[in-house]
Amino acid sequence: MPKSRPTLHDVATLAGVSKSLVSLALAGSPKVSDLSRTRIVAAAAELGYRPNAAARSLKVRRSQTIGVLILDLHNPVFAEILDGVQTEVRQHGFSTMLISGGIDPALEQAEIDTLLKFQIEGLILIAHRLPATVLRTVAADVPTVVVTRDDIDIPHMDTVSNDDVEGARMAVDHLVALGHNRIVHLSGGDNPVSHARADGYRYAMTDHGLAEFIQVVPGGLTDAAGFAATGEALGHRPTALFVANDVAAMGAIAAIENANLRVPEDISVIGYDGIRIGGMRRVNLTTIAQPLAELGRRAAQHMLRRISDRESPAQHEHLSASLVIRGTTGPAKATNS
Amino acid sequence: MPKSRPTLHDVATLAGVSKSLVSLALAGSPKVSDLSRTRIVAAAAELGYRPNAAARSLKVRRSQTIGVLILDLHNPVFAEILDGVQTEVRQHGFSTMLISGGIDPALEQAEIDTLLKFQIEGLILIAHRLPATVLRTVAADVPTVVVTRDDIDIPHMDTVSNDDVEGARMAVDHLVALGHNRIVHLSGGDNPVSHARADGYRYAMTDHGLAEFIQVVPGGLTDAAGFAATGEALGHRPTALFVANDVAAMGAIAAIENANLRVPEDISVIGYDGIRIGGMRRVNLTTIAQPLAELGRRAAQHMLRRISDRESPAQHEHLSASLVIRGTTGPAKATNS
DNA sequence: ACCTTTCGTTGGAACGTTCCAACAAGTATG
DNA sequence: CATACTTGTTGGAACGTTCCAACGAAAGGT
Repeated sequence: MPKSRPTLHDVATLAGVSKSLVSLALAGSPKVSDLSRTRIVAAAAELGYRPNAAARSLKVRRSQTIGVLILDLHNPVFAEILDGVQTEVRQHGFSTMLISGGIDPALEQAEIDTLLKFQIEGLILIAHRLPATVLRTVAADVPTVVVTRDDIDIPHMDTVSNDDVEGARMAVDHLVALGHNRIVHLSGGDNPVSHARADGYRYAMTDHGLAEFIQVVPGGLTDAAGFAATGEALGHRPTALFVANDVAAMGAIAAIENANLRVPEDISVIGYDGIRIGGMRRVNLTTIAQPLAELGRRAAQHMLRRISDRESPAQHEHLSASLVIRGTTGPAKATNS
Repeated sequence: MPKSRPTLHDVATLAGVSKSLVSLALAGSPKVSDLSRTRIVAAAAELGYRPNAAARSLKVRRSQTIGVLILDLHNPVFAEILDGVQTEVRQHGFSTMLISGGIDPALEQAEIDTLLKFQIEGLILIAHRLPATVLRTVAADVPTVVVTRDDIDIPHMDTVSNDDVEGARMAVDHLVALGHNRIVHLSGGDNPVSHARADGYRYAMTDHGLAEFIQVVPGGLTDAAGFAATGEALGHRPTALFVANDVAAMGAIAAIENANLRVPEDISVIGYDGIRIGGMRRVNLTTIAQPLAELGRRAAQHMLRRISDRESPAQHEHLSASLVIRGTTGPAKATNS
């Protein structure tokens, strides 16, 4: 006997009423008599009835679910943004369906497709590697919000990101205030976010009259990339390093210590992102912290607005980051430039 | 004009055929003439048709989706297990719907409920904090597999976990081979996994004739807990510390360095789990690595089997961990016990 | 006494699929 | 030349829900 799930109809016959009334009662309609209501609730409980969301959303044409694409589940940055998304959408009765493409951008697209098949009402992209054309068709199909990137302007697609230029400025300001001037930037490679951070570095250095010390060493956003690029950076004899993100900064510190220099006594290091492990005592990294959860919350809010008004104009929101001083930055040594 | 999604019927009229034929064609049936097929495909593309998964699963009574609960998205352990789950289920044409309860166990249950409403075909719990009663009803409702815990025995519910007792043994063996005997265990608190690891420690110490040195200091599974408990551990003048998990081990190392001792020169430290950041050069932690992705893969395999045969007896699989030697363990100092 | 209103309840249509039974038209078999 | 089978196609029922129109019964108004 295939013990298939009990349906509305099963509950109805057990309670001795019509399926319509059961539907009404379970939806909490006031038009149901107390007698019927209790009988229905009892019957539902007895059968272990669970409404079929597929049937419901088929009829109602709303799934009450929003899809979330996470670029990389391993990068703590994204998990923390997701926290914000989840708390916000839950408060409004939505569920989330998460996917993450893994390494393969093609998979990313395929996964978005499954998401769309499930009739999600909106799509939040927590970073992504999609070409603009794909993005455009997706955004035309379903309300879409992008987090951490603001380099694409597509009608009806909102973006929420931190102001990387401003954040980079703060990093430089902090180091300058500690007396550093030989500040080298270890960049995050060829992507919009990294470019913005490098720009912020250059502007700030110039503003502090340190244009002559500007040095941008090409790197990447991973531990290994940070480690590898540090050799070249040290060639410029810096007293401080501003690294494009926290993870790479951790790699850089390891490389510095490998070279028999101490952090922060010999070289100060500051990262960017504000990931939680940066706060672990073993790491203790000074950083520019993005308001990660807030980023997610705002994205969710834009999403909810857009769901109720699909045609509202695209909004691009910037949140500002903040300096978190921990143990990897300190006063500059008496410089012998 | 509410531009609602195109349906099978829309495609059919555009292509000048019946909706049944469209359904057939899109499902790749060989009974469709080439002419019709190309016309249908063209029409579908023109309209941007996307099948409605809700309608499909309503009719077919299969959602091709399995639900995954992740205890804590921030703990890298779980993300890495998830990798394994995803690659495996994808190969079999399933999608995953992820949820994570966050801090609140009650939320965990509510989220599982939404998952069930979506007619998921199976549920994989990557760690959890559910009471056995809840677990029992869920497992009766839908095929269920639990990863990283094996302490519960519920009919038709599989578990996949690493052998924590064995893993703990390996940690002790490694330290003993390096000449340590004053080995203190910093436990992970009152939960099944931590108990098993502590037991393994005790057995191994006894087997090595070091019963007199057995010291289990109560701790926890977080960075802060590791940091805090280390003070007491140092009171026992250990030459090595076996910490219940990697994250706590990182906390412990920080505390040791705070006390002006060096790792591994003065005290060796070994963790447990094999999280990726442990391999970052800044951290460089020796550890007992669980086969995390494999854990996930096996869980998915059990799931797929159980979906096709719901009544198959519960299986409890143990995978063995492996020692990963990095920079936080070294030879014992000439001991003056 | 009748008409109207309210209250609680009900059947049935619809949502977008899948898939079975049926069928028309051609092709092979006796 | 009738019969059978193949090939490509089709209408319609079903999945479990929501919600509208309609209903009978009881109550209210005249």
